[in-house]
Amino acid sequence: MNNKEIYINNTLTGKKEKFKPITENFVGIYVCGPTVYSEVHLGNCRTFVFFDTLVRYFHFLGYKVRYVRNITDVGHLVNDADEGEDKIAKKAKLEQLEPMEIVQKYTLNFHEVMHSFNTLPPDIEPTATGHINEQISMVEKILKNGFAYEVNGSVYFDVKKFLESGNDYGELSGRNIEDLLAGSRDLDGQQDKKSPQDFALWKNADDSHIMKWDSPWGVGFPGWHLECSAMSSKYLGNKFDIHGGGMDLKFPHHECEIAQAKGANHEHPVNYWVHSNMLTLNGKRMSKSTGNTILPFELFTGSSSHLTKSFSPSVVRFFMLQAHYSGVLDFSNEALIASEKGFRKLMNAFDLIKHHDFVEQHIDEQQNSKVESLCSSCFTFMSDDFNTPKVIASLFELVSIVNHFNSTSWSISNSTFELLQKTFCGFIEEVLGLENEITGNSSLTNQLIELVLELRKDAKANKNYQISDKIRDELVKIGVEIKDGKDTTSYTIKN
RNA sequence: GGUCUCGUGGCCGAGCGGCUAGGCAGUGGUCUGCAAAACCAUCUACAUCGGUUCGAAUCCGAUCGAGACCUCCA
Repeated sequence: MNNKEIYINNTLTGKKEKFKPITENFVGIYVCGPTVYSEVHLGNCRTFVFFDTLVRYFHFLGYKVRYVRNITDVGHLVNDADEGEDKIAKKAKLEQLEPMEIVQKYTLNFHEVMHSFNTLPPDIEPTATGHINEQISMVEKILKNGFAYEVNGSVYFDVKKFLESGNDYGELSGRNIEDLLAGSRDLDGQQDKKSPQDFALWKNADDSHIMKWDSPWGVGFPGWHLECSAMSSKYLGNKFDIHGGGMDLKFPHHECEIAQAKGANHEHPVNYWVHSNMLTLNGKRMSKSTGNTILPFELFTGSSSHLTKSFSPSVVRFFMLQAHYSGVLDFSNEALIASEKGFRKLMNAFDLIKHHDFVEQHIDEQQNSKVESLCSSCFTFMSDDFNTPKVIASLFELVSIVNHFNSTSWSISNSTFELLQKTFCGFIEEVLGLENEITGNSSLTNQLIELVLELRKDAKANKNYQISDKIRDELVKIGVEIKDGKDTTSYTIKN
């Protein structure tokens, strides 16, 4: 088996399947982005960090990737009974701002946070309001195919009709229509719908609405699920490789996307559905109402009551990747502290390997093949449904070996060292997207530290330990950690 | 109420029929003027009760417990 063949747990089929791109060497990915009505919370970040890692791995293997992640800036209702206020418009009234101001503010915030987590920007980041025409044409297509109906200026998807013509509604979330009917509640303002599980494609807007557009059915705005269907098909085609998002979007959002796409184009829009799991805080779900939540910036500044200190985005990213994306991950101060230490250890070895001047000496065959097989296992694990925790475990095993070499001798061949350097550094930087947290590390800073260490060395040589310890302790206080080797001294700058 | 998922050592977290996951913490050494870092060695596991199997954290059933979705959410 080739360990660069990717296997993906397809949540549509519930099976791990070998990934076969529609077009050889190309991969199209759509991930549901945020609704920009408030600051991104950490759970969102986990999803985007994971899909960033997925995209990075495809790049690493040489695929040409088109990664589309939308910005929802209209159409997302406060409740999903297709009745109620638009999230953006509600927040706009609350803050006395224009809807576009809200969108701008939180889009910028989102980008800033994503940047700090070292995620690569998507290749296309379309907005819902920028694709009203595409959404209207999609509604027209669905109407023409007979899977929607118009009532009082609104258009609804006709789930019953869809089922009657041999389609499945619930294939992704494993629900059947009886369950849905049994579980549905009586909500106000649903009298326009023929059936409770029908969902809005286009909503009529009354005078109180500030965000609205002309359409063949009068003035209104698009339904939430529609934008993803319209934009994914526009940029990736009616059928594309991978669709991702958080678990919680499986139903109803992704289910509706499938129905819409089939209703418009008569085919399932996606080959592989990938869903990342939730993030909990201290064992409980994050929720703004109970205060059980952390915002990214609170993490970076340490200002949350759930934390005893601040954590850098790299540490948080590393922490997230230490768990598999498909499981629930619990976030806690203690777990973060443990991760931070491990992260430092990993990154120290990264620096060591990256800058090591390797000279081939003797070769220990056993060590040599151990390094080779660990390098190979990084690909095997990453290809097996993006198993980042196992990849990290292999990297740590390499860390031990490398540190051992460093304190004894490097008993591997030239070519093995090159493989190690390429694989270890490649996985850390390019695949996992981890970066050393050293900030403001200008060459001037380094030169100054080296000068100070030079003075300390002199003091030590003169057995003036009072001076040498003072230098060391004061440097530690300002975040420079000293590591004395046999004949050299190295240092690490902590933030 | 309906539909699912999960219960792993002091903590986090992989594995999902036989082979040491890994990280953090702990313990004992080595190195060092002392530290730190690093190295070597080492201790704690698979919720409970049954069943299948030569063999089960891993499969099946029951019980208890936790969580998610069905309602805005990544």
